Order: sequence, then structure tokens, then C-alpha cells
Amino acid sequence: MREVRVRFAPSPTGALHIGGVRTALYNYLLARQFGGTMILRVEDTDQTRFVPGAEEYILKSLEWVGIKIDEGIGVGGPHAPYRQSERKSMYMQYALQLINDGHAYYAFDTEQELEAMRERLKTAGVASPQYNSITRTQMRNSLTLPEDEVRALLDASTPYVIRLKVPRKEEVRLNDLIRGWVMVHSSQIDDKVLMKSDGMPTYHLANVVDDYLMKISHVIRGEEWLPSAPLHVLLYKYLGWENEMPQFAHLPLLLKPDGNGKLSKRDADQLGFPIFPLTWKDPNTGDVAVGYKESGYLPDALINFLAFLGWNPGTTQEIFSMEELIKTFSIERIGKAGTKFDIHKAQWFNQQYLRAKPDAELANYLLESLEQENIECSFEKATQIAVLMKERATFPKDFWAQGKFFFHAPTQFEESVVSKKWNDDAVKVLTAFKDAVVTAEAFDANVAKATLEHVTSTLGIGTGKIMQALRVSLTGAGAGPDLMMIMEIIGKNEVVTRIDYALQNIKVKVA
RNA sequence: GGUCCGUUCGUCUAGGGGUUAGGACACCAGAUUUUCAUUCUGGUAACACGGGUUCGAUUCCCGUACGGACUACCA
Repeated sequence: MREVRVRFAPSPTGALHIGGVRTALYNYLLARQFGGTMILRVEDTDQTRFVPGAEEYILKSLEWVGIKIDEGIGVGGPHAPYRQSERKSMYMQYALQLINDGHAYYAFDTEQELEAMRERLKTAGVASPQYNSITRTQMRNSLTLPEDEVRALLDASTPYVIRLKVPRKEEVRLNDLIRGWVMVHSSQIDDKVLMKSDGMPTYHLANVVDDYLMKISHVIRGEEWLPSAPLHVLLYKYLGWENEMPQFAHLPLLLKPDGNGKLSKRDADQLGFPIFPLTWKDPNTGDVAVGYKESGYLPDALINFLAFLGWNPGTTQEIFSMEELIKTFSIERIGKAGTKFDIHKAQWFNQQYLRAKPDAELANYLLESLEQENIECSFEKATQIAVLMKERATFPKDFWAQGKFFFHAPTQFEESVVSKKWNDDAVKVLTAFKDAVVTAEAFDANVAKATLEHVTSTLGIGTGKIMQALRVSLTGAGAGPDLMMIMEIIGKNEVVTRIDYALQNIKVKVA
């Protein structure tokens, strides 16, 4: 097997889509598994769509999820430069070679002429008009124009493009690693533009030339490229690179969670989940899209989730570290069908990864939130809270979001709990409990529990009946972690103060 | 419209000529828990349809339907 060299080749036209991250991941896994090379190349041949900051964003995103680039943008390498705009001068020679070999030609048609041709064909009943082996005979190109006129036009710097001369009748075959043999008839491929009039190559030429020059062994990319893959095969053939042609693997697309269609930013916005790894501010519109990182997703969890979107190991194991993924991954086990994107699964993975973290790390998450709120808290106390909250957290920010009551006494009490559980018995027990706590010498969870049980049994009221009331008086809510531990953490004085406040501010609704 | 790709529980999927069609998420129920969550146990739920081939098809073949991608001097 030849040396594995794969590439992730995004266009810097905006933030990196989550589907792009998956594509990068699969490339990376293959490279690592075979001790190969992961290359990052930027395909910025369309200068009109260039977005400032996009390239840096892509770099940061890959770094955050733990995909390391061995060669290319940001790290350099033997095939530098890795930005296609900077490789501009390298492409023309190959286009010229194709012309010399009779596989390409100059075309001088203006936009208006092309438009007129399409109109003409449409009115004649052709659904999708193409510049191809038939129509090119009626256009202004080096195949129809006399040689000296072509030279004259070129000498006069007339704008032109170079088009591939696709044969009229030929079966183009391609063995995709995921889909098997894909056959396309050349009559369905149009004479694609290879060099644009601004001197830049199109995707097709640049991609093939760079993959060849960079000795790419596997092209792993989205399914949207499958229709143009036969064209690329033709290009390799005409350029004389058939033996160096990489293997292709076209990944199934990520689909909308509900309904149909390709997953888009719009869907993500509507359903309230991130679509970009990192928060992205669109430099043109100023719109801000919150990223996975900022939403509290852990990079390992996101990677695990993404890896399973279209791939599975064939076993029941679901939690995979990057290392395990590298060992287990295989292109053969990538599915063919499009995958609906389900954010619930991502949340589940996040929860799993969060729980697996050491307590100290969890405590730090809480401490970070507290710092932003300007609240002092010892590491020990934060750890205690984190341990208590662990089982109910999905995101790091949950420790604060669901544990505010540890630091702020409630001033509002959950209505439904109050109306159902706040009654005369509750008031009696809370009053007695509070008085008992005041006199307690040492106070911790055990003392709290013993005290409460003593009070309830003395009064002859079931403990279960008033627990909710006690909880709401201490935390404001009807649900939460172990109450006795909460009391230990907030401390004796706070317990007394909070119960007092609740007693004075909650009216008895039910007798 | 044309070309190409696809179709197993609601979702992600395993499987593959003869299986009680397996797992996970979600959902529901029960148990545990002072509540919620966790945990445990159990449950509902799928081979798109029609023809072949075959003793037998969810699995192979062909159609149909449905879905998706592509159809630019964008990638």
C-alpha cells in the first residue's frame, strides 16, 4: 500500500461547517491509523468569495477538536505554498499541456453569448443546456475559429477561458471506496472550465493538480463531489497521471434533523443548536453564530459524536477516544445513506464525557462560572458542589446554572411546589426544624437528617410530606440534588436564615 | 427535467438467502431515591412498495415510489 497522504481542503468562504469537521476527522483518522500525513490546503481560487478571518477560524477550529495538521497551512511543508491563490502560476502549464494534447481548448465566448446559447437551447426544449461536444461547435473557441484568429485574439489579450474537451461517447468509471463502481457516460459531463478568465484555475483543475503534486493517496470528501468525480478521473487520465490517481471516498451527507435536505445553518438556528465548532461573527453581516465550544460541548465528545455520524465500529462500544477511533476506524464501515443530524445524541455524548472527568476538573468549571459572577468560593466547596451536581449536568455551565442557590438565597419560590406542598404541617415542621438547627452545635448532612427526623416524628408528620416544602424554602425549586448535603454546604446559619425568609414570605395556600 | 447516489424501529445503526431482525439515543412503565436527576429492570417500535431468482428473500436482480446531491468562469 502506498504511503497514506490525505488532505482537508476547505474554501475560506466563512466558518467551518460541522460537516466539514467530520470530513476533516475521517481524513485525520485514516492518516493517523496508517502513520500517514494529514495535509491542510486552502482552496481560495474564487477571490470574490474570500472572507477575511475564515482561514484562521478553520485552523483554530481544527486545533480545538484535536485534529492536528502535519503539513500545509500553518505548518508548511515540502509542497508549499498550500494556498491555491499562491500557487496560481503553477496551474497554467497543465492547462496548456492539455491543449497541446488535444484535450482542452480556448473559449472566447462572453457571458452574454453563453447566456444566449442557454436561452436558445432552453426554448428548443433542452432542460439543462451544456457547453459540450455538440454545442461547442457553434461557439467561439479554438476548435471552431481558424488558428490565426485564435492567435490574434490571444495576442490582443482577449479574455478567454480554457475548457476541457470532454469526449462525446465514453464510459467513465470510478471505483469509490464507499460506493463501489460508479459509471457515468461522458455525454453527461460538460466541457468544464479549467482556467478562468482571471487566470485562476477552477476547483476541478486546481484540485487534481494539487492532489497529484502533493502525492495525495486518498480523497475523502463530501458526497456533493460525486457527480464531478468522473470529470476528475478524466483529468487524471488526460494529464497522464492515471497511475498516481488517489482513491476516492465520497461521504454521505449530513441531513436536517426533521424533514429533508442538507443540514444548513438555518436549520441549526431554528432548532437552537450550533452549526460551527467555534463562535463565528460574520464580517459582512455582523451576525454572530455561537459555536459548539461556547455552548459547552467538550471537544472529545463532539469528535466521538461526529465520528458516529455515518460510521460505526460494528460493535456495541460507543465511547471512543481519539486514540481508539484511530485504531478502529475504517473506510469500509462508512455507510452510504445520508445521516439526519440529532443534537440529542451530541448532548448524550457530552454528558458521558463530562461525568467521566475527575472531580477537580468539574470543580474548576464551577469556579470559572463563579469568577465571572464575582463570587468567592473555595476549591473544596466547589468540589463538594460539583460532586453533588455531577449526575445532572450535561454542560460545564450547568454546575452554575443549576447550582445558583448554593450562592444566592432564593427570593422566589416555585409556584407549583408551593401550592401543592406548602401547608400547615410544612410550616409547623419547618419552624420546629429551624429552631432545632439553631441550637445544634456541629452541623452537617447527618445532623441535619437526624434533626429533621426527630422533629417530624415528634410532630407525627411524615418526613416525605414536607421534604418538598423544605427544599423550596432552601433552594426555591422543587427539584435538585440531595437536600441534606445542600444544607451541609450552605451551612447552619444560611439554613436558618433561608427558612425564616420562606416562612415569612410564603403564604399558606392549602390547609 | 436530466445524471448520479441512496432507502432496516421516531433517530443513529448492526446484520445478512432460513435470526425471537441485535444495540444505542429518544419515548413509556416499574424499582430504588425525601423530590428531580442518576442507576437498575422491563416495554412500545423497523427491513418503502411491486415483480422476479430461489425450496425459502429483509438480504440477490429489475422496476416503482420516495429522499438527496449535482446540473456556474462557486467550491
